[in-house]
Amino acid sequence: MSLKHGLLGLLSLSPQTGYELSKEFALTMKYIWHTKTTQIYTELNSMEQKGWLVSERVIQDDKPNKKIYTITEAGTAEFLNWLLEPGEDIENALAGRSAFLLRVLFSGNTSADAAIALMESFRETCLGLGNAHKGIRSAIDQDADEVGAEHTLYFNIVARHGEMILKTRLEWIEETIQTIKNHHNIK
Amino acid sequence: MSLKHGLLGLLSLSPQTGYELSKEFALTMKYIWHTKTTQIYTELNSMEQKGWLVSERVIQDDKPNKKIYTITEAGTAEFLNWLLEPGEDIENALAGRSAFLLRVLFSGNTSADAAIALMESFRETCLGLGNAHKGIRSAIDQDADEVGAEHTLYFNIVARHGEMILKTRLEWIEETIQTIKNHHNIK
DNA sequence: TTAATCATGTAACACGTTACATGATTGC
DNA sequence: GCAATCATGTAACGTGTTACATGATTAA
Repeated sequence: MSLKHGLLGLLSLSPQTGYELSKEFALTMKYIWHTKTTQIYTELNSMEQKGWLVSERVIQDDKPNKKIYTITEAGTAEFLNWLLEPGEDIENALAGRSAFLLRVLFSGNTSADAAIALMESFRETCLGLGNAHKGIRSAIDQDADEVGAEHTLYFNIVARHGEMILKTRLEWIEETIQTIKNHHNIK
Repeated sequence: MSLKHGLLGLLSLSPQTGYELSKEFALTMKYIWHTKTTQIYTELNSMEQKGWLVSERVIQDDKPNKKIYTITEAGTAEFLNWLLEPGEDIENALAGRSAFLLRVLFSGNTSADAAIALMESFRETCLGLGNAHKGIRSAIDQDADEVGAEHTLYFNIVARHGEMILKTRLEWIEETIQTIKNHHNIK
């Protein structure tokens, strides 16, 4: 899998808590992976048991106590090993698991109106992510000094991928709505 | 989940065996979902137990015996219910789970050469899928009479999505290779 | 006063992957 | 003779989701 490796990657940049990691997953990772907070905590636990991480509990007065995870040598080794291995996982990048596209695929069972409504709600979701983009880019900029030019380069490359895909999706949505309308002689 | 619903959708078009379904998943579904043959068999089994399908065993002399699954009324009801329900699953369409992008994200830990090689192998994978496109489109055409114009419309819409995304990815790959080269003053 | 943010976790269940198991027919 | 196609499955394990559980502080 790679959630573990995603977490190792983030922790190789700086020690963090599960809570911080879960927020990071909501940012940069928005393009790549989605996971629930609860899974992050259990993964961190199992990673610590594997010896990839060590944790330090920090008592706080004003806020709930927290647990800061730091990557170990074994963790770094595991991470680099994964990063450099040939990797058969490239194909999975092509087709995720999209319940949305599945709905579209079988929209022949519903009405044109329902299909158009489906497209429009997808458009809303896409536009929502579009707004998040600016935040992601500026977060990358802000962390630039800390993580260095090399990492920043690749963060921006991944962000660019997300932006390009999003733009294409929006074009496809408009085109598709027209296609459906034309097919049904609507408007 | 939706693998079950994907299978219901395909079976609503015509009764089929697990083997045929697994091949179909390798075609139209290439854009949407990837799964292993073995999972299809277990899912079909559990769907039959839920009463969504019935199976008929066909004895063959020249080939191994097979089991043809047919969707029931309960299965059709479940499928239409899923298709029409509001559906929170749209967001997942935005970020799948891409081990490939995760590698790119953390390529700051490797060399520029390694990152470029990663891009190039992704390009190969993309081009391979590009070749499959023609086959998918012609398969849709061939089935057009059987499934009807309405379904054919949406099959082509999904195919178009896959083609547009692929084209964008190829553009991103070329752009990215240049970006990496420029960053490192290569060539 | 109500929602958001901070902060962590467990238990049960659902879904997906890998390895294992079998075996005839057809085309190169 | 070898690979591909046809055809189905089980067992074990790994991953991901949902529901449950707690509780203080801070900003609108």
